[in-house]
Order: sequence, then structure tokens, then C-alpha cells
Amino acid sequence: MDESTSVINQVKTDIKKRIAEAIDKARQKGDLPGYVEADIKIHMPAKPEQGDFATGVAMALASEMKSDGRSVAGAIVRYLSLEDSWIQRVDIAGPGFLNFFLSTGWLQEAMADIWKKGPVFGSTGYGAGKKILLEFVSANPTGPLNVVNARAAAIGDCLASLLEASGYQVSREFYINDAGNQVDVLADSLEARYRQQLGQDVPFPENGYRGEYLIDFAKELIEEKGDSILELPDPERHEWLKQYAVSRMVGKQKQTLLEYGLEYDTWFSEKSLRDEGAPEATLRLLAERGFIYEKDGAQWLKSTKFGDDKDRVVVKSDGEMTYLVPDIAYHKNKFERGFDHLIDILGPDHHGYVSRLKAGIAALGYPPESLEVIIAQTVRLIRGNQVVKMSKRGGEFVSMDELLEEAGKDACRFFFLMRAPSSHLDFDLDLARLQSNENPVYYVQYAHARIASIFRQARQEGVVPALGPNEIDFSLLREPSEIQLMKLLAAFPEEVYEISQAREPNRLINYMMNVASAFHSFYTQCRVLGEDKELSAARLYLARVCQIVLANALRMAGVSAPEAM
RNA sequence: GCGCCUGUAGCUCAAUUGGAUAGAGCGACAGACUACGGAUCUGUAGGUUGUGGGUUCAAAUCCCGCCGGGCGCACCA
Repeated sequence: MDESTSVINQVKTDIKKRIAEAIDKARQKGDLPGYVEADIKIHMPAKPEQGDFATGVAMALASEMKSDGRSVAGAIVRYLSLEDSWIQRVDIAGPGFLNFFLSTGWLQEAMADIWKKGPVFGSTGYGAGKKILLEFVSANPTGPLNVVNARAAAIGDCLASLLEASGYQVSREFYINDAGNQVDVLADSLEARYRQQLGQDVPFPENGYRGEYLIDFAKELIEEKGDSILELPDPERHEWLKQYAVSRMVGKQKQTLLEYGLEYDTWFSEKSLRDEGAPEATLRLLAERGFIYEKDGAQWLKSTKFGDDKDRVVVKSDGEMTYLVPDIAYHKNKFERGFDHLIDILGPDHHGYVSRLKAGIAALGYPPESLEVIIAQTVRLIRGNQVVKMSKRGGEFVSMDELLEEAGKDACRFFFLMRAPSSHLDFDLDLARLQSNENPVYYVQYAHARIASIFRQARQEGVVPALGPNEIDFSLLREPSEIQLMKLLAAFPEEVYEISQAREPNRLINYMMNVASAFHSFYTQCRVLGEDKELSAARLYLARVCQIVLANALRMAGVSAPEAM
């Protein structure tokens, strides 16, 4: 078995090839007049009576050819070679679907492939090592991470895993906004807290960050340094406090994400970019390329040339750069580091920003489509059927730490991944916290734990834990629930790839639910440990490969796969 | 006003990207083990896919209008 592909892909490719050959022959014989080329797409129908594999290609052809689907399908079938293949029968159904019924030989090979590949089953080489930089969360270092950050973290990490499994080289990156006004305000806020803790009666800065965490930082700073910071002269004091506050804040964020099971490859500092003059260099380059002009005492980027609805100020009339410049410089830097494709996951409040950012990199000569922005939509917390009101200024604010504390890592990740990134999400805290069957995360984990339990039981009964594909009688696996389960398991590598291309990790959750459901059905209908040793061995083998797939899928989602619950 | 997201079962959401009779979970109802974990399984009820048109063999999906919800429209970051 070629490491870079999968059994299911080979089956699909084989069917496609046979259809293409049949179409060619039919054309030569004049059975397909007015032929127009069409993609042959093979899918696995949900219903068994629609075959193991199916395609609607005949209808697609028919519409181009002004013919009808059934007669095109008929022409294809007439010339279709089933020689030396797993295909046993082809039906024409409905308006012209081709339904392929296969012998279980392909499933036998697919299961053996799972057994052999184990933890790397699901991985393919389709991405061909293309380098992708995936930037996500990138929260400001001015406060603790919130629930939207938690959603972006779950989506980003899972997407990265899916892309890695699909053969891409992925780098997870967090951009630290440690330069600019906001961190100056942070430093001023910390200084005020510091002085207040030292007994001084100083006002708190307007628009300062009022969170408790800065009071804690101030207290700890006093323990470490006493009041010595006040002795520093002003510019240095401010810089010192800024650096201190940022590094403490980033450290806290890192800690939170670590508890979430998320480790970044790179924490990229905006300040470092500014220190080496990258924004200025970028601005010069944009000017050289002729996309900068002056108006009203400011400098503007001709972003409308690249699809933005208006031109954007890059240098304000007071001589300061706007945030857009370092941001363009940052993305330029990403390209310079050799990445072929950039993905940013941003919050919904930034979607207005996308077109000007894309315009910026297009103005530098980079293909705008190599920057892809995924907007992770808003999160509402629900507790007791009530929306939890959240505002930074006052009232109730739920941090990511509190969320993790309350619901746990597994439930959080699972819930955030359940919905498509583009859809608004209601997070039901009561449900996530519930340790019962109402909580969907347990449904999948339970299937995994149940399999583990079967093997514990098997060991107790002195049964050899699990025999491999060459030692079992595969033909014994023929119950509908067994076939159904095996088809799902075989599909995993294709699922992973398709989900990664669609950038919709929610479908991984969907897939896991389907596998868990198929397993539970199998478990209820088919006794694994029974009198018939041969049959037991075959079913233990199936249980094992199912466990492998569940574990791999859960790992990609960042959810644990417990041996017992 | 303009732009982005969104509207599917009582609730929360899917739907293999234009495919076959729109599916799951929760909730409701009725059932199922003297053996591998009942956090499970099997069934029943529940729908004019917000709405009105259009495109075609085929529309929840694509296009246009209208209605409702969320977010954004800075010489802030």
C-alpha cells in the first residue's frame, strides 16, 4: 500500500478510470453524440440500496448533451469493463445514477491498511508538503483569553492537524500585538495599579484595563521589586512596565492554551518586526511600486486598485503609521519565510479588515488568493436558558480559563468544533458541564472506552487481544452493521482530506459521531466475545481498527480518547 | 444606507459542496440485556428548509427581491 494514498482513494480512482474508458468507447461507437467533458465525482451513498459507491456523472453529461440521464447511463454501463475488479454489479437508478455494488475485498484491504498504519491512518500525501502558515487566536496581550479566542483556538488547532494529516507542512503561529497604543495603555494601567498598591492615591487612566489581573501583577511586582520601579526615570519606567506587563500577559495566555492542549510553533512578536524597521521598509516598497499617494496631509494606499471599497490611510497626518502597515509587513514576512499559503483565523469584528489587508499584499505583488481568511463567528454563552451577557467594560465576563474550569478541555473543544466556523454558536454551559448521555462529547468517547473495555475483558478471559488481518477469517464479518462500520472506517482518509480542503472541522465531529453510532449499533447486534473463537477474533479485529480510527479522529480534534470513563 | 455572516423538526445543529425519500443529538412517547460498560441500542411522532420569484433533468445549497437576527463600515488597534 502506497503511504501517500488510501485504499478508498484507489477504489474511487479505479471506478473513475473504468467510467472514463467506457465513455471513450461509447463515443467511438457513436453512442454519446454531442459529448462534453464533465468531472466524474464518486461518492458513497448513505443508503445501502444505492450501492457502495455511486456517481451522478451521467446526468451531468446529459444536461450538457441535451440528452437524458438514464440513456447516457445506459451507454456508459454498456461499455463498462468489470474485469479484474471488485465491482460486482452496476445499477442505473432514478434519473440516471450509477450505483456500484462491490465485493468486500476492498474492505478487507482497507481494514488491513488501518491495522498496519495505526496512529497514522488517515494521513495521506495529497498536500505534497506544501507549506502553510496558520495564524490563529493572536489575542491582544492586554487581558486574559476569552471564549471567542477559545473557539478560534479549537478551530485553528484542529484545522492544522487535519492539514498535517493531508500532507501539508503546517506551522501554527500566534501573533503578539506587543506594540502600539494598546500596550502603552496597558503599561499605564499597570503603573496606576502598582502605585495604588503602594498606597498612592492616583487616578486610573481613562480607557485603562480594569481587570483584576493587573492588580495581581502589581502585587507580585511589589513582592519582587518593592517600589524600586518608581525610581526609574520616565521613558525607561514606562518601557519597563510595558515589557513586564506584556510578558506576564503572554505567559498567562500561553499557559491557558497549554491547558487546552495547544502548542504553537511560533509566537511572533510585532515589536520585533518594528524593531527591525519592517513597517518602514514595507511602506517604501509600496511607494516604489506606485501605490502610495498624499492627500489631506496623510499618505494613502491605493487599495481600491485591488478590490477594496475605499483607499486606506497608511500614514496619518501626525506622521504615525496606521496599524495596516505593520500588518502588511507581517504578512510579507510570512511569505519571506517560505510559506506557500497563509491562513488567518480572525474574529467577526475584523471582517471589514480583510479586503484592505489582501489589497496590501496584492500591492506588494503577492497573489491575493494565497492569503485566506477564515472568520470565526461569535459565541454566545447560555446558562440556564439565558444568554450570559458579556462586556469588557463592566458586568459579567467569562474568560477562557473559567470556561475550561467549568466545562473541561474535551467538552470545550468538542462544542466549539461542532459548528461550522462561519455560523454563530450558542455554547450551552449547563450541557457542556453535564456528565451524562445528554452531552455529545461522551457519545464518542464512550465508544472508544467501550472498545478498550472489550479488550480488558478479553485479556481476563485469556483471549489473545487481537489478531491481525492475516490471522483472521475476514469473510465472517458480513452482518449489515459490520459492513456499515467498515465502510465508514475505510472512508476516514478521504474524509480528513475533504474536511481539510473545505476548512470545516465541524465535519470531523460529524464523522466521529457517525463512527461512534455505527460502532454502538454493531456492538448491540454483534456479540464480540463469544463461543465461536474464529468469529470473536474477526470481531476483535474490527473493534481494534475502529478504536484506531476513533483515537486518530479524537486526537485531530484535540479531545482525549479515554480507556475508561 | 453599504458590506460580511446567518435563518432547516419544540431546542441546538447536519446534509458528502447542485443529487436520490432533508438527517443527527437533546426533549416527548413506546420498546430492548441473567454474557463484552444501559453514558448504549431499536422504533414512533415532529418539516411548505423565513418568504416570493428565477436558473435545470435535479435547489436547503446558485441568482434576484422582501422579512427577521448577529457583526462591521476610523487619519483606533
